[in-house]
Amino acid sequence: MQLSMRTDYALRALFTLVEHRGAPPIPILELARRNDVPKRFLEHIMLDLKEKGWVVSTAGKRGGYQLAKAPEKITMGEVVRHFDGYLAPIACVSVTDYKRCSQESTCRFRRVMLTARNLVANLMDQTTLADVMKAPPVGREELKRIQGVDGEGI
Amino acid sequence: MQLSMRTDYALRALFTLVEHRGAPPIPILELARRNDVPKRFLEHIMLDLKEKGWVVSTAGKRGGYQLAKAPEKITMGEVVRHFDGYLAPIACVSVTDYKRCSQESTCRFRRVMLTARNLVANLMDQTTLADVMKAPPVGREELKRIQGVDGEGI
DNA sequence: GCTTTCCCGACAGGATTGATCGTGTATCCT
DNA sequence: AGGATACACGATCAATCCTGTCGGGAAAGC
Repeated sequence: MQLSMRTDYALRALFTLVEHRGAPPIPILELARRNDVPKRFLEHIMLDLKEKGWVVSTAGKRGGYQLAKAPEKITMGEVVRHFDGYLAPIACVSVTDYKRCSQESTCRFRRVMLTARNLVANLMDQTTLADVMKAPPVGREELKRIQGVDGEGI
Repeated sequence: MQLSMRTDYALRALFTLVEHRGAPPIPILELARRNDVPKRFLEHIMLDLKEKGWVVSTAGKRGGYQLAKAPEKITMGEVVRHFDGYLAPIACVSVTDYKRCSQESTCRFRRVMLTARNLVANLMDQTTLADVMKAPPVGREELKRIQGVDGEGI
């Protein structure tokens, strides 16, 4: 059910670029340090983001990366799909990258998987990067609920 | 966002055992053939299911596997979690296997991920294997909607 | 005792994650 | 102008995990 590291890192970088929209380019080293992602690995990811047209780069001194598209025009669904292939838990219920499965006619749990897909796809496709920026961060109380009773502080 | 092959295969096997509840044991070869799963790989998975107490095995002729627990007492969430670790898209919003992330204080998209987690966790934790068996299979119409207009007929 | 089946450890290939090194290019400084 | 610097780009290599295979052993039944 997990997101790949690639997607996680891509999102981290994207959001710091969203935050600095209009400002001078941010170099990869800065993006890597600030978001705690391996620099060399991030290079590949940024290149990918660039090819996708979400980001522009300028070389040389004072160079770096900038957001190329309005945050309102990029959805979470697009980003995750680009890196992870699809939002569905399993390919046979994916809309954007459907792949036939030999068991479809008899498979019992396909229905649940489809339901799950629809839930997250509806969420992710309706949420733009701008929406995410506006939303409040996860608070202390929620965090404790996540960690359970035995969470060890912060 | 995807389920691992392990989980997929485990679910396939589990549901054919659910279907044959009360009947004599089903050998691994049969489970493998019927569900289109590599036999040798399935062996490891069945062993895992056995250790978890969801399944019992009998050796020798006429041996095989049987469901050990009522389908009403096993939830989809439990199974997926056992094989994939957690239902959340990312560990920092997992309830059952939370792992701290260095970016939590500044991370922007954590909120969406938490929302996604809650959606699928609520679904999966409330759905038992018995529930899944009762639900109708995914129909032709829905399938077409999944595949899109250019789906090549079943 | 022979067959059938589960059990268990080892291992091979591929994908993912990540590190290393070199090259090209734009800017800055003298 | 020309070198130094700072940065993006590209290919390649290493570690790890996931998927899947293999050979042999142990247990149960006939």
